[in-house]
Amino acid sequence: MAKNLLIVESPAKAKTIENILGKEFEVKSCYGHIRDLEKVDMGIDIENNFKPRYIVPDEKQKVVKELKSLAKKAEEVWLATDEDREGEAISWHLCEVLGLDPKTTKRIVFHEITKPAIQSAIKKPRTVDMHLVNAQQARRILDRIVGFELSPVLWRKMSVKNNLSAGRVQSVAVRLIAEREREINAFNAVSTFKVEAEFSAKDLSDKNVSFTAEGKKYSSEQSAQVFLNSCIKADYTVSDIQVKPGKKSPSSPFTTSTLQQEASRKLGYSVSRTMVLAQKLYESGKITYMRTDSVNLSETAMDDIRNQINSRFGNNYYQSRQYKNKNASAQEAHEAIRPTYMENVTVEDADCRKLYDLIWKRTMACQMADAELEKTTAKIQISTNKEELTASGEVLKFDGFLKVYREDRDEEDIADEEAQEGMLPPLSIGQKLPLKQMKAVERFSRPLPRYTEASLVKKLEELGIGRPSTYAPTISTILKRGYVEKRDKEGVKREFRILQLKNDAVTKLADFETTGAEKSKLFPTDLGLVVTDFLKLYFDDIMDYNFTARIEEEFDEVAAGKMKWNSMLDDFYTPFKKDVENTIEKAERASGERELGTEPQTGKKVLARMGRYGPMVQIGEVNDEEKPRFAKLKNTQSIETISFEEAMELFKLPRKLGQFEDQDVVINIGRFGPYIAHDKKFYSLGKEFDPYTVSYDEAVPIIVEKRTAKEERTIKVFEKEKIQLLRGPYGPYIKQGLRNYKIPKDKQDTAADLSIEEVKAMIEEAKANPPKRVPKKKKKG
DNA sequence: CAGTGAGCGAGCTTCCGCTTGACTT
Repeated sequence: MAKNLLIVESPAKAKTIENILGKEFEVKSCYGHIRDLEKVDMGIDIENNFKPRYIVPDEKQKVVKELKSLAKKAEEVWLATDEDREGEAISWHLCEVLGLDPKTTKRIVFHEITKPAIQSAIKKPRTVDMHLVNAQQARRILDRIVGFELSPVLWRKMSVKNNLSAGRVQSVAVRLIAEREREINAFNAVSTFKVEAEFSAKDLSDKNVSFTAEGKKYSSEQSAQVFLNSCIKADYTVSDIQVKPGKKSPSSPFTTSTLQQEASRKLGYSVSRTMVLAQKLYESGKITYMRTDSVNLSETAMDDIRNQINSRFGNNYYQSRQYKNKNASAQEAHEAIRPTYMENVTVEDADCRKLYDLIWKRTMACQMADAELEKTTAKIQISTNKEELTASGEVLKFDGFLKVYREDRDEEDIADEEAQEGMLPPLSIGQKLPLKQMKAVERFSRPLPRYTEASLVKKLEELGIGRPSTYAPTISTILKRGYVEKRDKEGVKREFRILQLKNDAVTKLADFETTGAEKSKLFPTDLGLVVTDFLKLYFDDIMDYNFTARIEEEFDEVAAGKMKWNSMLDDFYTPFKKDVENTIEKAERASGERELGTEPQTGKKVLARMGRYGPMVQIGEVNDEEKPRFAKLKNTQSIETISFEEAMELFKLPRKLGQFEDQDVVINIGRFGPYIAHDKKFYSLGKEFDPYTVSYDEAVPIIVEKRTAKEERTIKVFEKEKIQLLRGPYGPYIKQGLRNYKIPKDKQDTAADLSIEEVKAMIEEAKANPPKRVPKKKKKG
């Protein structure tokens, strides 16, 4: 039995540290927080100065029990949870639960899992910092109050009745997506005509090569035309050449957020996929901790990286760099994400390999030399007017870090006028250049792109909202609640004009481009838009992008001992509670209703709004004598953008196509997509058919085909008992009502011979031994 | 599997931030 018990948060860390500390120490993990606020009455006694009521959740009972018994036996307990607000609180909760005195129990911290770091930490233990703990309690309690007071307001005031929620982080995340969508919808593209001239010149091996020079942008076709006309029969002369050195520097090593962004851009991984793979790499000891906001590297790591660079590429490729975090909200309890050993070049698991490669390369690059460039800019004079053309080229003189890694950029950071700089042939001042052609090409301004999961994380991090451990779960939450959808959008074709000067004549051409196409982007749903508008109207403070930053400053004050945590909460709660009460009393039920027009035949109002089951359009109002007609919006349609014509189109369903075998053939769209209804049976309509145009002659064969397919699946039917024997993909099975039961393996071949008694016995048998199911999460507290 | 659309009220849901685990198809 070891004399000392040392507790950390992560079990993978526990193992490593135990190896470092040796026999004197038993190192255990508490798996994160061990207590939480109970759920009854928010778990907070607001009247009594916000006194929290903590419980140990069911899933933590086992760990806590084990730690308790180990703590009792140990001579000394060391609390080595992470050095940040949450980590400090975990240490305090451990004291409370294990019966340790927070005033005397040894609390140690380290930012890296290396021998020197841990050994020196052991030499200077401190005690739990109660100010920091109180800052965490304030954070926890505020989040609980916001979430548990706002969500019920939505349950009362939204026309949709599923499990809605609101919170300090998720509601602002949805707001970002909602506002971006509206910006895009309101965007008016402006076009300009950009002049590009193609010249030819001899390269070093005396071969003719062509290169492009750029001219001005003209705001109208007419002004571009005037310019091109003025260039007819002109001579072009190189008037100036500037050569300037340039450099590029590597990016800082990965944090959770930058890893998610690069894995998204380079590998197309979703934020959660990146985290699952990173977790695997971490657990198998391949990389350091993956939930971090720090760009710091340990000294051991720096040495390791330097040795690798020197031995692989030579020391001219090495440049020592210390990175500083730009983010004010960073808590830096860990290192940056890096390989544990740089000599480990790859990992076996194919899924993890790509991500590991990325981490390895980024880590190498961050300690490598700048890439050195030479930028050449040549000015070209036009003999017939005063304008000038500019040709620029870039030559890589020394690759430096680019040898291993090049960072991708977000769509929104790429300015559309930015040219891809290539090589220029050697040019000299006074050189005459033959023009191959000159064009003025119409280019449209573009709105900001919609968020990807990763670019949303980037934005949230910039705003200081959310933490490395919550980026992925936050995205899952807003998707699960139906506030946001991840999908593609087809672009639309757009014509653009080209004026071309060639062989001393200007001609007008046109071409097409696709615009507005999006892949795997986040779109707000109508529900997301309605909820966001509602919350903004009544809870402007919470929805403010700077709300988190503001309260973080107050948490810092609490942590510094300059402010009492409960009076801070009181300052927040008093006005907030008033807003909640006012909203419950005054706010109308929110439905995002929009009037689209009136039906010509009847003069009835046509409305788009949220209904109980989602966005819909309706003709007429509930108070009218006649009941209104309703129709569901299509997936890609929105209350905000649907036109009157599109709405009327939706009322063309259900369509009666005619009769087949004396029964109506009806087309409609249901919960699971378009279907054909015939003789009380339903046949889904494949994607290749449009329910609005599919014809009788197309529909009937589908009915016949699906019916025979079903018959072929049917082995036997017991009409009276409503039991069927069916052939499924895994062999024959019994179907009674909605439930399926298995047929024992030895009877499967002769299923057709089974009697009703035998089948009933099988059902009883199957009911007695039900297949094990996922245990539902117990709700407690 | 293919319905619905108003309002009432039972009884339910809900937050953010730490950590992994192991139901089954």
